[in-house]
Amino acid sequence: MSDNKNNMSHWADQMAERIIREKGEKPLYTCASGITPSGTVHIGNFREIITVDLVVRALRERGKNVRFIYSWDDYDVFRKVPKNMKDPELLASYLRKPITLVPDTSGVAENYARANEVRVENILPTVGIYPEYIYQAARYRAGYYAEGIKRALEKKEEIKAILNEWRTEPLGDDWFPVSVFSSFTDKDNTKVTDWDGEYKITYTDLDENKSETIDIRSTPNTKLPWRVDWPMRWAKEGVDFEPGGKDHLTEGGSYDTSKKVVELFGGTAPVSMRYDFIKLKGMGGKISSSGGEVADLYDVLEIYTPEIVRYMFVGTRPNSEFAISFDLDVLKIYEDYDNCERIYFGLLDVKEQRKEKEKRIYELSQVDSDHIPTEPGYQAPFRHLCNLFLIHESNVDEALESISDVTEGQKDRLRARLVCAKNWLEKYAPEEFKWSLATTTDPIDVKDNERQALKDLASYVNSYLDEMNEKEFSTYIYKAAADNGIENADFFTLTYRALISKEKGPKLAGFIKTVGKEKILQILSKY
RNA sequence: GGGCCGCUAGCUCAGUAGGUAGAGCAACGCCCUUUUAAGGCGUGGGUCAUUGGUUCGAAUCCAAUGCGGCUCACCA
Repeated sequence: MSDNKNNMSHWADQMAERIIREKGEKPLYTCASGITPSGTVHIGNFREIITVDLVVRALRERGKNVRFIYSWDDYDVFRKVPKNMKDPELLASYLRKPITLVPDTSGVAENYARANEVRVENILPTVGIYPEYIYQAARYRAGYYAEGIKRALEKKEEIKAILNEWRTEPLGDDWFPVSVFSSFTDKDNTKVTDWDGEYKITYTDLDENKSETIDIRSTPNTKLPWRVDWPMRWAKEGVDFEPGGKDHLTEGGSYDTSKKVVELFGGTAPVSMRYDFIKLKGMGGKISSSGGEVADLYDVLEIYTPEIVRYMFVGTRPNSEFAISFDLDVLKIYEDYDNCERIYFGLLDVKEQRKEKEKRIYELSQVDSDHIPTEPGYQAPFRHLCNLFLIHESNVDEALESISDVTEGQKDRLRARLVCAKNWLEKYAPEEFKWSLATTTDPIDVKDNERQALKDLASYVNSYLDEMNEKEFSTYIYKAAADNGIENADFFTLTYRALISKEKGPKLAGFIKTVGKEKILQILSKY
């Protein structure tokens, strides 16, 4: 790995330096991220995770000891049933309960929240991200935050004053900085009515109209509301860095109030940075809970290899919005990545400043930061891989075998790309990208001169294909057309119809060569 | 109403620790007699939204303005 101590070309490095500058030299730096797993954790949520991962890497490369915590805010309340969930009526009966008490109607995990968590925890190692997970429901229920809750109650007036700075409707005199899940119903439709100055609070269940006094240590149904919970945890964990979406990082947003509230808990606010949303392009109408398109990391990893997924985030400033494309842009993204790789390995000469930047992007894009590749990948254009895959009748292994000049070090990466090409073709590619060899279909109807032209072509394939390059062989394609009085354009169309039952196809000479003599002749011999 | 982001070539954007404006595509020209989102070589094209300020020097920093967008003032 190169020495990045002074490399400031990338935003993650700049952020790492800022954290060290603002927080001072510390034996341990804590970087945090987190979300409420109340639905699919989508690719926009992933942006926060990888943003932290990149800063963590930059800090570690500076020799720092870093803890990366990811908070599952699964003691939050189940507020609405996402549209695409199984058994919505059953789920609806659990509204207002904590999401860990909601059943998982998909049947994969012990509860609703856990199902969403597991999905993320299983996939993050694929892109080289290994946070330490913290489960808030378990912590709250174990009384882990009892002192924090007590502290919040003690500082009730100060907290109220801070929150009221931005509220249109000030919090009333009867407000307490805690919310309670009822012991009777598990729901949060409750109102706290009294606090004894120590650990006991009294609340009323508004559904059942029953009251009860509980000890927050032994009956931990109590949780802090978000704007108090967040700063309490900053203080508890000593968080030095945590990014946020633009909803949090706006004036009067939760970061603003939390950085004041955290002081009441004896802590200081972490360094933060704002990330923007991710748009999707070309997915073709996958419906999310909110009615728009949604994709999660699994969807993206189907068509982009892990390093390219990282590359898209690494190469974009977090505070600008960008789109992840599932359409033809995929080809360009692969090309861009290959360009970056060529620059890294010195195969493409660019200005020094750009070179430094691209090299850093390449490093941070790699899944394993300790093992940056020592040779570039096999840089076949994505489109070519699509064609190889189709030539070999949708068999990835055969397609891989057909490429002879691949080194051992390139093989795994190339296979991963072929699988992505396969997935892209099957799910997102436009029709003109898809075809199959007409080896088993009946011959098309042709006129006599067309038949003769195809016979000529077969003969040229038989005699010359193996020993010629694309360009040399292409002259025989034109010869076959010209000798039989067919316009070039018409002959190309004819040949595509004969070979792949379509009007157009991949560049013909190269295509014939890639398919190989045997299969081409198998088809052309029908004429 | 507050805050934030964007405004750079026809299009999509890069360039923001200040130092002579970039890429890809499109366009135009030439070439490979020759299908495709072809290939090669070359050319043109921008008062960096506007105005002012700081500076020897501003796309870059500051202040206003305009247009577009997001977000907070519920909950999390």
